[in-house]
Amino acid sequence: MASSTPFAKEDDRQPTRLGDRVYEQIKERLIRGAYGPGDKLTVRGLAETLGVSSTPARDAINRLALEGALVYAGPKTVIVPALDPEVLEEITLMRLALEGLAAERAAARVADEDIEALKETQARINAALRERRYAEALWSNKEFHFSIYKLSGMPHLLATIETLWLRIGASFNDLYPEFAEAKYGIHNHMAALEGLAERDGSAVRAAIESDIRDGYRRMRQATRERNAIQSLPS
Amino acid sequence: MASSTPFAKEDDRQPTRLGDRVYEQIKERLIRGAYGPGDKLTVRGLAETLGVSSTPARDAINRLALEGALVYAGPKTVIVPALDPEVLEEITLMRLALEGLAAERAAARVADEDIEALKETQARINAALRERRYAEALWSNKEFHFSIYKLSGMPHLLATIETLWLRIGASFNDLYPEFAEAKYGIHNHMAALEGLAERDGSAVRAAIESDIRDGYRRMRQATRERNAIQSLPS
DNA sequence: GTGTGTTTTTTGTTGCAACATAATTGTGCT
DNA sequence: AGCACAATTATGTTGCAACAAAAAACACAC
Repeated sequence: MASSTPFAKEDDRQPTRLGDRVYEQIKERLIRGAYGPGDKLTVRGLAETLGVSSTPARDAINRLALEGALVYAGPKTVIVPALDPEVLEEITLMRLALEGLAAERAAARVADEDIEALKETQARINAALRERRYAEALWSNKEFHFSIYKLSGMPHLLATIETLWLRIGASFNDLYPEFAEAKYGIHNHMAALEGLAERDGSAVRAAIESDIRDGYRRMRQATRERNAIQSLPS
Repeated sequence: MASSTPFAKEDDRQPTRLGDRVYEQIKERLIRGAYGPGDKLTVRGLAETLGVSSTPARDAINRLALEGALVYAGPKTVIVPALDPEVLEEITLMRLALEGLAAERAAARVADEDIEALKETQARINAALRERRYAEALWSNKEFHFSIYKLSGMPHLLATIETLWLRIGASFNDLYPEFAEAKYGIHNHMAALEGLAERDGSAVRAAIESDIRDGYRRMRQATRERNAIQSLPS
């Protein structure tokens, strides 16, 4: 599988700090669903697990909390957040605004080889879906989106979008088997590719927005079912 | 003057950490233009200046750098960034998307007393402008904007917008005397107030977007003049 | 059992010294 | 002067112990 941070904006600091490595590792575990909502993370626990001292572990936790990927359940308790419907709606609205912007700007700067690369990424999504390899499908889906956004040439925008994905990523992966069955976003992706080919910014934006909305509906339904099950104990 | 962090989203951590205090202090100095573009900040320097150890100082610097309020000029050199025209354009586009969204949502939730409070804020802006108290005008202007955005009830959105302001805030305040003369955004603010009164989300969004665009033009022109002067040494 | 107060353990934060390395200064040569 | 290169200083990061505070465990009364 690809690097754990393939979409980061230009890195200005050569020597990767230990804290950055810890951050990336936690982030990847979060995205892969290794942690469930409500799990508590401690400085010393991470430090021991990853074989570092408390300082880098603390740095990583604070950074994740600052970005919203982790939340404070108490003054000394950071947990991976549960997917609150209100938060999901808010993040979705922000995604529509920001990813719509990125998509539109991408259309003005895309090159033909970029489109070819995107088609290959889409092919990987299709193959993974066909073979029921949902984790890989999700990964390729992320790659598809961020490859487009990266074309916008707006690093600040890219970084901000990434934090939005991270905020819902943990819960997203936690429940994705429940809705990954429906061929995820293929139609919207094809529409985005067509829009890019025609350098039609509005079309690309519309396709991406549609994709985000579809994902939102599925995720909302999944969380409802999940909550319904939880609220009906035997 | 008001608190240094009047618009933060709900704080979950009771005891303010020392690092947070340092962060707020640097942030305020940045916004007030106490530091000029290119100034270098060091962990030990801040620690001594503020009378804390290196750990909180380091936390604050890393956080500011993560948010883009400070940038790395080298592996061991963080400086307050100069206002790059490309960055200014990117941040402006993000502001249009995000603050437009916040403004539109605000219209659906605004109460009459909120509008009254906003009118008072606007009166403070006008008075400050009339008396050439530009620093206060700028502060009240920020209060006007964020009071509206806060009405959206979207804390994640509010926090993200705040980081955008911070990214251009340092340079903004550094050169604001050059364009604060022009009555800053009064017309747009009045339009926003009218839109809020009529609960017309589109109108409020349009007013805020217009305000952002006007500010962008002024700032772009100011930076150009600044750069022209710099590039013509005697 | 349930709730309340207490004790014990766990935990985040802070300060600080050590280390590696980047930034700066200094030096000599052309 | 200008420039390459070495010496020196300054700086960020890391690990770790101490501390205060919160969380968890426990005891006890009702």
